[in-house]
Amino acid sequence: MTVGAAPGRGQSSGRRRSRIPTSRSHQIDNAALSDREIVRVAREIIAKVGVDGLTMRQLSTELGVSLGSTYHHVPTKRDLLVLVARDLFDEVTIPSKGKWDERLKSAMVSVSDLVERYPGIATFMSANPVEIMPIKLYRALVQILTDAGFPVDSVNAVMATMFFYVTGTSTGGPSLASSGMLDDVEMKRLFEDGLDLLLAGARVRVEQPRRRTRSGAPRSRQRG
Amino acid sequence: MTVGAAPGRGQSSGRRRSRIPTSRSHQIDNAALSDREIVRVAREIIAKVGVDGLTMRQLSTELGVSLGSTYHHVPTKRDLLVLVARDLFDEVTIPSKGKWDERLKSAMVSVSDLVERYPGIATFMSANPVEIMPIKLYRALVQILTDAGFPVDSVNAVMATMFFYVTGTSTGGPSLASSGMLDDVEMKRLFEDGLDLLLAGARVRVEQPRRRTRSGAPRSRQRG
DNA sequence: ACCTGAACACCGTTCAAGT
DNA sequence: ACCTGAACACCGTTCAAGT
Repeated sequence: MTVGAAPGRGQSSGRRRSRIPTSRSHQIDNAALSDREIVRVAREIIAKVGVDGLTMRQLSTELGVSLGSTYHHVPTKRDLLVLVARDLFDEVTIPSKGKWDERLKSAMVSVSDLVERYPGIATFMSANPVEIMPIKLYRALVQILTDAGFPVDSVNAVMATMFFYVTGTSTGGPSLASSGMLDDVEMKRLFEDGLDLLLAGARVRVEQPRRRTRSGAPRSRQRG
Repeated sequence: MTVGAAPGRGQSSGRRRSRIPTSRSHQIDNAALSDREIVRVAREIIAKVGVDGLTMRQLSTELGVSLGSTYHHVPTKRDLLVLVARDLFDEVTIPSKGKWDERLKSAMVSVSDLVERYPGIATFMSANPVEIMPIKLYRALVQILTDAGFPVDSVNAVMATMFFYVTGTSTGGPSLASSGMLDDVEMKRLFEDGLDLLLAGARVRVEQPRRRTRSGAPRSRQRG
């Protein structure tokens, strides 16, 4: 198996020698098999057949290496998915200006649009929120909320609520769609509607940070 | 009536079971292997080792039958999980009196408490919202909202948002917990806090049903 | 009708052995 | 250091054959 060079995607060339220490700069460069390349191909496969359809064997074949070789770079499939998820999140766009709620909504729509192109990744994300959230994105979102005047506790609540809502929607979307009860347009509307609902709830906290809502539970007092 | 109203599925979906009831007597009786029993044992296993740990083989062993025999009663593992999920939802308790938001919150806490005892089931639920939601529970929740004066559209939005938030939280909970950043108590608080946030957003819609929030997006106008 | 035993077609993961 | 070939230990699912 010396050939490799996946079908379809030209890009032949015998990149392989390239052991040449061009300098002591980056060692990624032309490495036989970079994490970057692995993630790129994995994304392609997931886009086509979903996370469950992604096989370490199929990935290896498409990379032009053996199964064992792939495992030399990525310890487990889970680790691979973490890399993929982070890579995806890096593409989330956040408007640099505008009202906080509009920026937030836009960011969430961006996440949703991105994630729905990779079946099964939303499920993985919602099961691994800590591992997959890139610090950069996380900080950016927190910044928006703190700038808007949210108290720390509320920041976490808003972040968690949005995250789980978005991943949940993306996870359950296919089910709703295939059930025939909702088409794509209605799905999109339901998604944004829920987002608005959520943001409305958040808005209450900045506009009246210390006012109790008339029926709001004062605390968690299950068993005092 | 888009979201809810479970698909017209009277029984067109052809359950292979239910071959005309044997008159007035229960057909469970001494049946070698009832669905009820299968679900019961499956739940036990899931409680111990999670959905992924549940194996059709293990289930068969614990039922005292062969693998093929189990498959004679349950077509696929997925179908089994649907039965399990529905069985779980049947135990959700909804307060019969109280303010709508308190009843709703209580119901969601009930779902959360129930679901977190069965690792992996929340993930399955959020991926199969339509299939697993028992009509009875669905109707009860809708009733609470309509009684509270919610317009139809908002009912769907509130339902979807809550469902995905709850399943998402339950799905991601273990990750947050094992990361060491949140203990059980803090998790519970975060969960309820998010729920309050969500309900606050819902409250806006009944209290001021036709007033536009000051920065609310008027429509979905992405393109076209 | 229900059940069994055995197989099929996969998986993720590991590892001695090569270069 | 990187890669290969082959295996291991599972899975879900199917099915001819029994009773």
